[in-house]
Amino acid sequence: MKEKIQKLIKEILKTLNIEDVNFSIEHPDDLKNGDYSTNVAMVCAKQLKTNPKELSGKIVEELNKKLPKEISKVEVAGPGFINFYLSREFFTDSVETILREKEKWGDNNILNGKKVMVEYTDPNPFKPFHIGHLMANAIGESISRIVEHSGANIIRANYQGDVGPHVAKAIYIMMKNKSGTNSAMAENVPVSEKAQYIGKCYSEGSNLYDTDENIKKEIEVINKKVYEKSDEEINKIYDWGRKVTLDAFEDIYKILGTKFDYYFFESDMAKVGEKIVRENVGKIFDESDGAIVFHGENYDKKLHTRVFINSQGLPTYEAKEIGLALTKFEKENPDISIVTTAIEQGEYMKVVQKAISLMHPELESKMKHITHGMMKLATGKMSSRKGNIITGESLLRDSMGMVFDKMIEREFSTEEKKKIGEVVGVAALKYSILKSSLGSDIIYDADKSISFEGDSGPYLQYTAVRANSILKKAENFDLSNKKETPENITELEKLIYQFPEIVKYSYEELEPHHITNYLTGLASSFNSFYGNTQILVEDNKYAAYHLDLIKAFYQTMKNGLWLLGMETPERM
RNA sequence: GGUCCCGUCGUUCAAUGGAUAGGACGCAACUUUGCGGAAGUUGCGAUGCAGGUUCGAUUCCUGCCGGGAUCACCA
Repeated sequence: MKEKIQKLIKEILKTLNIEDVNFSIEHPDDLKNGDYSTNVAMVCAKQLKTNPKELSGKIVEELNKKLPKEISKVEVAGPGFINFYLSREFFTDSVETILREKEKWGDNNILNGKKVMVEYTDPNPFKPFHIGHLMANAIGESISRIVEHSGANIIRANYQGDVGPHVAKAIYIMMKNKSGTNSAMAENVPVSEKAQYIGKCYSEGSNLYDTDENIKKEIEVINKKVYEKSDEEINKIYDWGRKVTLDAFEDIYKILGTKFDYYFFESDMAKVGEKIVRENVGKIFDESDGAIVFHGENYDKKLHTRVFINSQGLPTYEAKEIGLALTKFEKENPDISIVTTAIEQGEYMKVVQKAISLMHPELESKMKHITHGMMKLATGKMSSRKGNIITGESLLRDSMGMVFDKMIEREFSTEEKKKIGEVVGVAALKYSILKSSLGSDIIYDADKSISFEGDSGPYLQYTAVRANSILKKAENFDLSNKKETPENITELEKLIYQFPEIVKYSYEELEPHHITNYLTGLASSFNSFYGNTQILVEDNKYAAYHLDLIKAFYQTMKNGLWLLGMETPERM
């Protein structure tokens, strides 16, 4: 529709002898100002040295001569905007379109034929799944789904640090505490408990590493042995711990709705990265104080120097990152490669990407980095008890548990309540992460996030459930003499057709929160319509259309929630 | 200190250079024989400060104040 209006205006500009202007067509913030609006007259007025209102009057006059059926009215408003009001026919057609397209409603094809790899989550074996991983997962999964529904072939990737000091710290305690380790290794212990034990060992080892010089040395010896795979006992514990923590992560991914296609490990990337860096010494990398570095500031004032291979000859994270990036292109050659990390990695990632671009200029425009901020907990209720760190996993399980507890008056089976707790608890948490723009810190208030009111995932789900409920009830309702089309156009109709544009915009900006905000507004307009309209009553001659509209709303909400990585429960 | 990001109702988040700065929580008042009231309706309430560019600035530019990230062998 936007394209159609654009074309119309361009034709008219031609007849008025105006050429080549950059005007915009947008949805006015206030729906009272029409469905589309253009600033063309204000932009042109300057060059033509005329009054914008006068010019827009002329354009409207021309528009009225050949108004398409989708537009019912065009008028001049404010400082010279031209506002377009869409017709009843347009809205009725768009409801039909939604019902026809079903789960494809909202899709676009701007990435048709493209391959996109998204890397996200990136937890480390032997360490707990912390809150940052949860945020990265929520964001990465949503981006992946948006990309997928823009027509791309999506590849989900996860990069995990399976070697390094953190591993040795955990293993040190696991070896000291033989009995604890042995009982954790028993067959009948659930994976999550096993992983919890390892996480605790890591945390203890980490404390000792920082406070005790002798233990620090012992841990460094273990670290070396892990790299070399030279110690039978360590190998055994390592293999077990790696598998257990990875299995535990897998359980979390399942709850979160993620299925990865690729797992990359630091242990593999180290060799690849080191080789590439060494091959480019003297060209891109320089030796300095015994280390191999990249002088970013030589290419761009905003960059700085970073060490890629340290003075002991070991590759740093930077070198591994190069190995990772190039491995991705070698294996899958994606058209776009997106990496999601915490914002702390922002500056260093720019340096690494510059180094890669110098070696492979063609990759520069294909690499994108998106970031998330820190999650801060709002209330004292959730704050950590002494020595008990809140992990991403505990936050997730708490959220699910709180929703489950809220289901207490419902007559659902315990099994169903559990399922609802999972679906709604996940949505509550994800919504908090995806409601604001990426990169900034977020404040997480558990009570508010599951409150089912206003700005929350459960509110969106609850609204969908209400819609679903009336659709079920309507199955036995006689619609035979209720098939008239109303003249009035509701706010719901004015928002619902915009969904595909929102999805597209979210991809272009790589910002899922546009979808979150849109759905919240959509839910609100649905509730408003639903609260003010009697549908299943004898004297509603529009009931058939109203039900179609509700069906269209339900479909839109369901598709939208999916793009955010949330499911729509049947009831709750 | 250099570089980058951010300062919006009491709180928490929005606003591709556009119209009266929008939502949610909270607060005050109201709506149910109507299908899920976990809802709806109404009201109160904000762009850190000072300049500049523009027909038009929360948005762009400059300075200041305040907060965060980062700046060589961690990841």
